Amino acid sequence: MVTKQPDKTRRALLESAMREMHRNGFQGASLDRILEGTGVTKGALYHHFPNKLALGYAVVDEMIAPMLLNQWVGPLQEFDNPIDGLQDGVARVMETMPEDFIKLGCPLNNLIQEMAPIDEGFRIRLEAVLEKWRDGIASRLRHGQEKGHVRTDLDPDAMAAFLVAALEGMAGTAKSAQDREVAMAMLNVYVKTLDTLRPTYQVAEVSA
Amino acid sequence: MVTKQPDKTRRALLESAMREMHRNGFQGASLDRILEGTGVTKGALYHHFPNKLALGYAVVDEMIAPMLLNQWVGPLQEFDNPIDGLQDGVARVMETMPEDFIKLGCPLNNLIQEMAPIDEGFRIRLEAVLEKWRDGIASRLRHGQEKGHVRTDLDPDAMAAFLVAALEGMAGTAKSAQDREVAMAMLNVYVKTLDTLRPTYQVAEVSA
DNA sequence: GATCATACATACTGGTCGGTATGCTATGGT
DNA sequence: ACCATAGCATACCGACCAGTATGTATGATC
Repeated sequence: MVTKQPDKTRRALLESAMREMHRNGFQGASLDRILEGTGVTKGALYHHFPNKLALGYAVVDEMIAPMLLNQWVGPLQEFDNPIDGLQDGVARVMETMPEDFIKLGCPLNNLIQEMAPIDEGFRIRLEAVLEKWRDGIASRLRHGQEKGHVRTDLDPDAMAAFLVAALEGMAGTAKSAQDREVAMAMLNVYVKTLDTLRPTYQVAEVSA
Repeated sequence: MVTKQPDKTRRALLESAMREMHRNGFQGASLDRILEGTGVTKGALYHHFPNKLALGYAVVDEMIAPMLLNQWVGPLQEFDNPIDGLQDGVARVMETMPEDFIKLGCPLNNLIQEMAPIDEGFRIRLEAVLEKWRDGIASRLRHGQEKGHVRTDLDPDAMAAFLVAALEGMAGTAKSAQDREVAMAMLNVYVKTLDTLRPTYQVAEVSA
């Protein structure tokens, strides 16, 4: 029987820390509570991480960042028309989003609100994730512009920033309502807003 | 000389608590630190509030709620065209927003992210503020629809929810960038998005 | 199979936290 | 003038927190 598996221990720590931080934030996260579920002890924790802050940083870099980018920017690359891609991403999330994500919100957003103003290390890491997200969208928007799928009178960078912000905002306010309905209604507006980015967009209304 | 001024003491507590909570969140807020700036002692604090939670609730009800609603839904009532009103609101904020608000974010949003999932009392109060905000916008959108200023093919409630969410999202992500430029770029997109709600909206683009 | 670094485990510490017990003091009502 | 009470001050408490000191077990290396 193998007793020492540092990689597994580290993983267990990261996953438990991720859950605890998602629920209580970084400051509210308790190391003892992080250890509770896992069979890991405090000695092991402080062997793998020099302190709580480093554990928090690792959660951002190794858990939150890949999770988010895989979910949102990865799939986007496969669409020739980024607007279709963005709308498809939203649709996919509406179906697959786990219940606690609508309740606890986006882990990235949570940490930004909590930590960005009070810890520069966190801020830099969180902003790096946001930037990759924005750049991933912006580059696809530019591609779409070249292909004639996206209006050329919009600034891809600013639009990408807005789209990401809107997503985070919806995740945040849905958290307050604790209600899937509200989230779905907002997402529908978001999808419709995306339609306005198409060069072919026309106002449906004709009435007075 | 008057020494006992309970109203002033209470006010001082609320204002200091507001600052501390804005900076460190509710859980991160320290009662000792709240008292530090003011000349108020812990005895006085616990005379006015039964516990920390009650103080936090009071900050939401008596500080954050009026501040936000005065800023965002109050001025909206004076516009016959709510789209003009919303755009004007954004413009006003872009000029007058204090530096620490762009750094610390929207107090409402911060508290929602932190407290909504873990304390029902907070959640209810925060959601109440959001709801007033959304309703304030939605009712004006409906008014605008009747007056022919707003497209009738949109759901005012869903749209209002989206608009509030987008604002909060922009405040949140700007906080990460710590950069006024990014915030301004996003707000410009927001303003342009609002234009698409007008019945007269047309895609500017004509090129191939 | 002795060595030695890695990977843990246990028990503890100082400090900060929210909260309380107790007492004083100014002030409005009579 | 007095007194009841609201308004406040001080000192303290137990709980929890991140972090540490110190030890032990494991597995690779030679």
